[in-house]
Amino acid sequence: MIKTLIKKTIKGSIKKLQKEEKLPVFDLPEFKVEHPKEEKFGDYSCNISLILGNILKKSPQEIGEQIVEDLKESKERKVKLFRKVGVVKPGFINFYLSDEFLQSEAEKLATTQNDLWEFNIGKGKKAQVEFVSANPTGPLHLGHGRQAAIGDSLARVLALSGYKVTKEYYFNDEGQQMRNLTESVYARYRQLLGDKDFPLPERGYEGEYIRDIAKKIVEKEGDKFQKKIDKEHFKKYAEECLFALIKKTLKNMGVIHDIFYNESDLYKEGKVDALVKTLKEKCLAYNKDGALWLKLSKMGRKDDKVIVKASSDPTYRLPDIAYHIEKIKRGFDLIIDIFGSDHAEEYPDVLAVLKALGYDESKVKVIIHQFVTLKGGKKMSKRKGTFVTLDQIIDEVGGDVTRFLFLEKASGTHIELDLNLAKDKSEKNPVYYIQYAHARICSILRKTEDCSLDTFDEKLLKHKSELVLVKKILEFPEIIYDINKDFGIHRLCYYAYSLATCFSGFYRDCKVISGGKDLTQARLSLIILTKKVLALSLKLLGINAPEKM
RNA sequence: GCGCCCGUAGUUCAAUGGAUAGAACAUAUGGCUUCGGACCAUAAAGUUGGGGGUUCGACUCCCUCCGGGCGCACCA
Repeated sequence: MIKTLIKKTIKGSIKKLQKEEKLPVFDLPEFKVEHPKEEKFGDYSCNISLILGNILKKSPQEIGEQIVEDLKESKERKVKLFRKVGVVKPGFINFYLSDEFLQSEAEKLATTQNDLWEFNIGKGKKAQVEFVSANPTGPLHLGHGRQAAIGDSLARVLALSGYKVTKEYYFNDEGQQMRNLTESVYARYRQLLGDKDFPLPERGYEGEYIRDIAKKIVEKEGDKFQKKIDKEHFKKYAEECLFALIKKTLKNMGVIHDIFYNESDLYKEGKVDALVKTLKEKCLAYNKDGALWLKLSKMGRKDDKVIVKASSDPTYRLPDIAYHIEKIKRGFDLIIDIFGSDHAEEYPDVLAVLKALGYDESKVKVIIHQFVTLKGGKKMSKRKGTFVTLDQIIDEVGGDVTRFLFLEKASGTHIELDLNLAKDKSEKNPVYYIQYAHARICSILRKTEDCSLDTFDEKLLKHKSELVLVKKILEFPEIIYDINKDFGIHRLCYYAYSLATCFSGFYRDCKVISGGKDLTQARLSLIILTKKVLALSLKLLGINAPEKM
């Protein structure tokens, strides 16, 4: 990667300058190489001399010039990576890539028979991404959609980065919520059979989908259960229906999980009991008022919390901890949890316990996304059935737009969705702009099917718009590295859009089919390369790359 | 009341402590005899919620106030 190369070169220069006693000896501080906002400042810029200026109490400008002077001798300079390197105003060192370098990189990428880039960030390690994880008590809502999009795309990026990735869905089909669901379905069932006043349980599920499930039971099995409820049967039926619904919704967004992990397995396999035993042995839990308390205050957290109630039922923290221990034991080196902000308070407890038990909690990365709310809408409640389902929005704007809608925003933003606006504006969604660029390339390619493209003269790619496009293509690996660092998948949306913009500029300025045969060949190679990078970006985002629109 | 998150153009959002805060949509104007006009070009639009502080440099870090979201159960 060019960034890393520049960093290395600068470090080398400084060491050399120190050896020659042109600079005093010091520990090299962190510094940055980034893309300047303005074109005139070059393709990359480095702030090292500003930082050193402060440390050495010397003019940054002067230090910068010293480094640049030395860089002139370096081998990167000699192989003509840069057209120009200079120091500007406050003391930034600016690097301008040479045309020769861009051309040769384009040639390398365009003629490779393999994948465009091979990332070895994950080094074959195991990664797990847990997301959605909704209990089967109703259809998925908008918040789940946000998780589904982020989790799935993150998993795709990690897989490209060289991890072996497992996409996991954790759920619980035991407990109060499910009993409530079962009884709600039964109530609707009885009502459908004529008992108009058969009451919904207190705090029962009021959503219309409950009636649909009951209707199915009536159609299939008639009044078989009118006298007496078969709880197990109703529960199982409701669960199956709802999971079918959930999986279908996820599939409409291009999301498929590898593993559905049921919380009850943790109990069946004795993992929860074992955890309780360990916690007691290590004096991390104690009895009080008939309940078992977790001594979080001794683990750097504020308040102790109950993990086993006086009724001897566990609270959700307990299996959650057991589950995360299992994740580590299953050999995952990178564990990503995607949770809504309602979990923001809880997960540090889980991490604290992992640490106290001697597990490497740094393997667990938690991404908290803020809630999706509706503009002018009522509060969304699953129990009351007053929420916008993910299906509704997918129906309105389609899977591609839905995914982009959730992916283009950093997970920390609060999304206030205006459903009408989203619908009205969906035709103008940026996702179509990216897809259009792809389709347009395909269209050009359809007209030139007989071209052979094993080789081409890369020196012919010298128009500014061609070189800008090449530069943008070379940025792709940087985006992947950045996402691996901070899991900000939205970067990829912005990248794909700007790549499409660079292609539009090229399309405007450079005719592909015209002029000489050699130029056509070179430009065809460039647009095929562009198409591959667009398609790859879209694939990672889980969005279709259509050949025609 | 306490804790976490958020507040950036009319709107939706970007901006690993860096240079004149950027895009899209909406608005205004112009561009098809030409590889796809779902496109392109130009313009207007900002006291980055307010006020302090740290720094060579703050949308970014710290303090405080205002506004919004989410938590604060022997619910999950």
